[in-house]
Amino acid sequence: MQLIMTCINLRKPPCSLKVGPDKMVNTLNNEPDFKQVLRDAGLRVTPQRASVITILSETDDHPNVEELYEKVRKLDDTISVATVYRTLSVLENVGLVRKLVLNDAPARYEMMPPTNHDHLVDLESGELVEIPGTDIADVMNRVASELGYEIVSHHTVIRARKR
Amino acid sequence: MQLIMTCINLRKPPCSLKVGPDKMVNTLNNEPDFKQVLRDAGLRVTPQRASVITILSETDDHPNVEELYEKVRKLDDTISVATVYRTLSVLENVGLVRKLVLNDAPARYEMMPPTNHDHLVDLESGELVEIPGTDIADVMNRVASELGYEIVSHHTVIRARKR
DNA sequence: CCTGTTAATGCGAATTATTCGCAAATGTCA
DNA sequence: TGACATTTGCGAATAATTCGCATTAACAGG
Repeated sequence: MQLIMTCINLRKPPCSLKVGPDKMVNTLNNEPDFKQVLRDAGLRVTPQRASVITILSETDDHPNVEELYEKVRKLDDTISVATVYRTLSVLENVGLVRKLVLNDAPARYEMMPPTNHDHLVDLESGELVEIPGTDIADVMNRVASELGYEIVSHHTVIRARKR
Repeated sequence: MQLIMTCINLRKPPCSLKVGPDKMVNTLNNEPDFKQVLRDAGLRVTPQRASVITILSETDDHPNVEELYEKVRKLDDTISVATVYRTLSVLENVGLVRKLVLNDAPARYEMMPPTNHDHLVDLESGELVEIPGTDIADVMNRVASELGYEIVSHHTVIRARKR
């Protein structure tokens, strides 16, 4: 009975990001969009919210608030951490951003992608892998629908190891 | 800044947990099993670990640590909160327990069920609904397998509203 | 049944991600 | 432009979880 022990730095993984072939994040297209989404929700378009969205749209990985804050400060050096938190919360509630809660680590964030995808943590390397395709989301939609529900969002993290 | 390293025991979770026919989990059937699982992982069987498993097996909701701690104290009034945390962490790593992280609330725990299920939060009532069936898990297994991975555990919370 | 080794516990303090309270600033709409 | 509700910045507060360390106890091997 051998015991495989692996140490994973859960606090600040380098988090190289593997993405499926169909990767398309378009910042420029996003901008007019997000303003409309905010306004439709009765919320204001502030430079702080725009900065967070800009940075998050440019980023390929899933930054936590600390990382995001550092980057956003280069656009707006007066923004506060509390505002980054509040902004992310607002953006999550209007469906522009997804919050990822990994185990025992600060939450990570990503722009809500046009094509849904889910996440897998490689337990050996700590790597965060994006699962391409909509198969998982499709089944969730079907199953939720059978229970009489309509999915607003979902949070999925699979912990797995290479076979 | 301090670096927090966490070690995860990557043992494969037990294939079969012997549990009663329905959702009511039978502690007595569980006990020999969990002892073996712990020993196989090179861990000790302590009364504290047994108590936590007993209480968690008797419960059919998803208690958080505070609730669990109160109940466990009735079996063992000297157990400490820290031990409950440590125990749950150990049991999770060994595949006996699943940790559920809902939005902005303390984590909740459940025994790893023999038939996998996932969770849905009813956004209107706040109710936590168990999704029966293995459809979601089946797809995840297939998709992970296509990426060359074997799932150790997964965490899924769907946020939805009644249709 | 002992005994040594070492993992596990209990306690309370420490950590730290996140939120809060409030005064000041600012987006929005008429 | 002016009114006013929302949002921000700041620093303090909160609260879930972990940590340090002395003490206890599980269990393997006599």
